Amino acid sequence: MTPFTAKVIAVIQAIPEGRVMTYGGVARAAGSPRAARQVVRILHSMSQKHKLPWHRVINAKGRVALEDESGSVQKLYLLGEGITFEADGSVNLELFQFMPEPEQEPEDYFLPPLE
DNA sequence: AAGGTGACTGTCA
DNA sequence: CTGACAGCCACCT
Repeated sequence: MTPFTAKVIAVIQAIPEGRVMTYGGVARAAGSPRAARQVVRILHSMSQKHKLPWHRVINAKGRVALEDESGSVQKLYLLGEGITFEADGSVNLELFQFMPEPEQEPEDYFLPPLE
């Protein structure tokens, strides 16, 4: 496991319940702004073993991945955490995106007030 | 070592 | 608004 991978995993595990992050957002928080696709790869291969809240990671358009398949379990998870979806099936990133400052370490992330 | 790949993203029409 | 395109980066073969 590379440092980058470890960082990404730490970031994802730090996403609080009821909030989401974009792939690019995770990449930025991990210190590699353009590595969104690598984040994808990590989720794809590590989500099982590391108990990652992968369902809290969505794309920049606010849509969940694989939403066409099997009714998208991901949406159900998110709904269960209080996240709401727009009429077009996307989540309001302005409202639910969790975007820590780049300087912060995952342990220092805090839960922004949700209003 | 070179080339392929992906649960992505920003830009432009 | 939607869709096509071309970068993108770290990892895998």
